[in-house]
Amino acid sequence: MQLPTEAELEILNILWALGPSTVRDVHTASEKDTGYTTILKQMQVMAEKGLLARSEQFRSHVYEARIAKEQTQRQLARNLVRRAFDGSAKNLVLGALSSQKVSAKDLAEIRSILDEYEKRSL
Amino acid sequence: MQLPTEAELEILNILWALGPSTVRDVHTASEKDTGYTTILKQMQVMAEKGLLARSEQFRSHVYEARIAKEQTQRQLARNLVRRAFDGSAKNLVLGALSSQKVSAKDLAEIRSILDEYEKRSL
DNA sequence: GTTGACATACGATAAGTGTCGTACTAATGT
DNA sequence: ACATTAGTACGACACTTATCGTATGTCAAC
Repeated sequence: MQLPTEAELEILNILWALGPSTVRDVHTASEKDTGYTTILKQMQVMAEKGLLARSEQFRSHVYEARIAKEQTQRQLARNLVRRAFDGSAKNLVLGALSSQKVSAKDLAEIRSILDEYEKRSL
Repeated sequence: MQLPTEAELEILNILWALGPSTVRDVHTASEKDTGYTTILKQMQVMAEKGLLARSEQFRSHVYEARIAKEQTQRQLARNLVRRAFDGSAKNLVLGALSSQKVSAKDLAEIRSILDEYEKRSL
C-alpha cells in the first residue's frame, strides 16, 4: 500500500475525525491556512490514489477515508521500524515516550499489549 | 532539525554502522544498486544540510554522520507520533510490535523503559 | 432568465528528491 | 612524460508534492 504523505495525513486525520465530509468541511476544519483549491486538489489526487472514496451523488462531492486509521498507523509504524530502527522496536518505544504525554491508562494498555505479545510468541 | 529523507536515512544507517567513510565505502556497502555519483551527490547535499561532516584532508573525502543515531531515531518517532498518532504512543507501540520480531531481551528493556517513565512522571 | 454564490476541473508553478552523464582534477604506474 | 584510474564538481532530468489562479459548471433567488 502507498503510504500517505504529510499533507495527506493531515487530511486523513480530519476525515477520520469527522467522517464523510465535503472539501469545504475539511478546509474549514484544517488548522493550516492553505487555499480551498489546494485542499480540493489534494483530495482529488488522494481519490485517484485510492486513499479516499468519493461520492458524487450530491451537489458537493463527499469524500471518505478508504483506509482505516489504525491500520494506517500500523503501516507507518512498521515502515519506520524497518527504515530507521533496524528491526528493533525498543528505541521506537523510547522515542515515542520521550516526546508526548502518555497517560497512566495508555501505560497500562501498552503493558497489556506487551503481555499479549509475549504470550503469543511463546 | 531537518529530518532525513528515505535515501538519506539509508546512507546514515551505513555511516552509523561503518563510522567515518568515503563515498566509495558507502556505495559498496549499499544494498541498492544506484550509481556511484548518485551516492556522491546525495552525500554532498547531506553535508550542505549539516547531516554529515566532511573531512577533506585525504585524497578521498571522508564523511561522518553529524547526528547521533539514537537521537535521530527519537526525532523520527516523535515526529510520527505527532503527525499520525495524535499524541498517543499506544498505537505506535502496537504497530512496532506487530511488524517485527522483538526479542525477549527487548521486551524486558521496553518494560524497564515504561517503569522509568512512570516513575519519572509521578 | 440573469446574477451571484459556491463547486469542480484543469493547468501552471516552485521546491525538493533521486538519479545520472559528463567534465575536470589529482595520483599512480610504466 | 603520459596514459590510466579514481575521485570530485556540476548541471540536467524526471517525478512528486504542495500550492494556487483561472475557467467553467450549476443551482437558487430575485
